[in-house]
Amino acid sequence: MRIATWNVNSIRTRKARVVDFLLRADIDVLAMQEIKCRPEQFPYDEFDAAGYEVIAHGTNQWNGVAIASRLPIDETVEGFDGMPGFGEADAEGLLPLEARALGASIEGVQLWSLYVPNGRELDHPHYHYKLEWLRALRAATDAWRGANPDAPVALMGDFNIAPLDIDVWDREFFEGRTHVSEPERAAFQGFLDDGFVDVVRERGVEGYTYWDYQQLRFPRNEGMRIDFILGNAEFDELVVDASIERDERKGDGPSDHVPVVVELDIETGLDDDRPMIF
DNA sequence: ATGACTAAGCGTCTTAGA
Repeated sequence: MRIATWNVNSIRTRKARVVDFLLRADIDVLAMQEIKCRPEQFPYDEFDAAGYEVIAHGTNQWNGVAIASRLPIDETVEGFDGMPGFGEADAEGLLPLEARALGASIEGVQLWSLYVPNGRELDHPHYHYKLEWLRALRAATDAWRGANPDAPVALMGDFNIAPLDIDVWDREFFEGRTHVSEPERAAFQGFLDDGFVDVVRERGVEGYTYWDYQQLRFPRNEGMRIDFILGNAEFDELVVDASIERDERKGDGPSDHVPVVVELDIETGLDDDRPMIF
């Protein structure tokens, strides 16, 4: 069972490249971020023709997450308990909830497609939203794992955090900017403290997952490692291979992010009576 | 080539990305 995460930066613009990759890389499940569309705008036909079912969660032209799978999707969840909102408060003082989290149980594995808020600037309200969003996600994962202690869980997506100095091309360039600040790194570390493992880095995979479109960042290999697959111990022990698909940044019309892939040692399609895990 | 940003929306600029 091969699964991947990819910030596609508009699925309507990228549909041909994404479906081509799924088939070429033999991917069973893809968690997408930044689909930049509402569910009714998603290009389902292209995925269906390739044999993939899609669940999409989007509210407007920003954000948006989806999961494509050629294995049966048993349950799905939009957002998570305690997830904060952002923007203009409504009459009751509630902030709009953005489309940044989508969960699915597939072959008994709990998979999440996550698009962590960017943060924008260290003194911007979006930065505090980012930290609060991560705090709430961590609390929610504790609750799921408490309820399902044996289920493999993977948090997959664009975390918008570079945990280590080697995860950015120039640490000086990022001084005073988001993605490398101590609170953001502490928030990321919190998941590791809870027992999640960066299952890709753990297997010796190096390199960036994102290169800005501007200033020849990709040809100069001036990138960032901000897309991750964090698995609990039950997930980690299933992983037999991992990769960052750097070549997907090449050619015409690439996303600014590339796919991150893991292969799991799971015999698919054998168990028709898996327990519900949400 | 991996080459000097890209995407969406009521849109010919603005917002967002990171």
